[in-house]
Amino acid sequence: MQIGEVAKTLDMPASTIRYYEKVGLIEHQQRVSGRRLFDERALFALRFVRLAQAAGFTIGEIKSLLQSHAQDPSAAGIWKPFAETKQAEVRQQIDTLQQMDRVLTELIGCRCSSIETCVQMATPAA
Amino acid sequence: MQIGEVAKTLDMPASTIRYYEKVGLIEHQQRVSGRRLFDERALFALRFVRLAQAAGFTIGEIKSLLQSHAQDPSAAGIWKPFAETKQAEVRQQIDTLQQMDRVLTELIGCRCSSIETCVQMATPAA
DNA sequence: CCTTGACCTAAACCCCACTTTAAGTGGCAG
DNA sequence: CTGCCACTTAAAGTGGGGTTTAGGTCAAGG
Repeated sequence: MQIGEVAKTLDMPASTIRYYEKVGLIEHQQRVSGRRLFDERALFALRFVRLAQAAGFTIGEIKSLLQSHAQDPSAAGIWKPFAETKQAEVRQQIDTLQQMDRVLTELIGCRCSSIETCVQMATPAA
Repeated sequence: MQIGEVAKTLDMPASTIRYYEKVGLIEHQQRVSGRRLFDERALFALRFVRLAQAAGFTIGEIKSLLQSHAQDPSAAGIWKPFAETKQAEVRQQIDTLQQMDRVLTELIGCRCSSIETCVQMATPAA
């Protein structure tokens, strides 16, 4: 399979796949007359990256995840320490956004006669 | 008040205040022997920017907000159309993060014997 | 007179995850 | 032989919100 077909199969731009190879998220693929050829293993790797991204991991974190996996391929719980940390971060972000949501609700319902008053009422700090 | 005191009062780096002036979030302040002098009005403007940021507005959006306000300073409901749009965005982001949270919960509880199985089970799409 | 400290400017740099661009190559169809 | 298409590369660009740096100015204090 060359890159165009992989891109279509996974619905992912070819440029992104090349980028992942360049930054080491997937292995350096074999070339045949200068073009990358991908096998099932490579498709798995790309799906893995997608899953990890859907879970909120950054490129750097995914690389760490892959290194752990390389060191101990048997571990089913490989995810756990990473995922628990990430989950705490994600929940923190949710809290922040919910705070924004409350501020927005206040602003939507604002009956202040001037925007100055309103800023004084709704000012979050300092 | 010069910039250092404003920075201390609002707990905001002086570089940020200069940046806000440069990009037009606050007015060009008067200079006295080359230095900016800030009055209450300017402090209000900075607090306004902070409130809008806490609500999730970008710099560009805050500029639009300020333009609307300049055109119709009496409008108390100036926030409304902006805030409603932004609230929809914020809620969309919350959904995305909650989806991540679910994926992470799945990964934390993962008992797959290989990471390959797990990717196949948890793959979000394609 | 000279230093010190707070300030000034323009411009470059940061992070992140890509995307875009420019210039080139390989193989196949007509 | 000529197009053309799908691919290749390195490098620059994007967006967001600043931060940092280099080099300069000004007023007051010792």
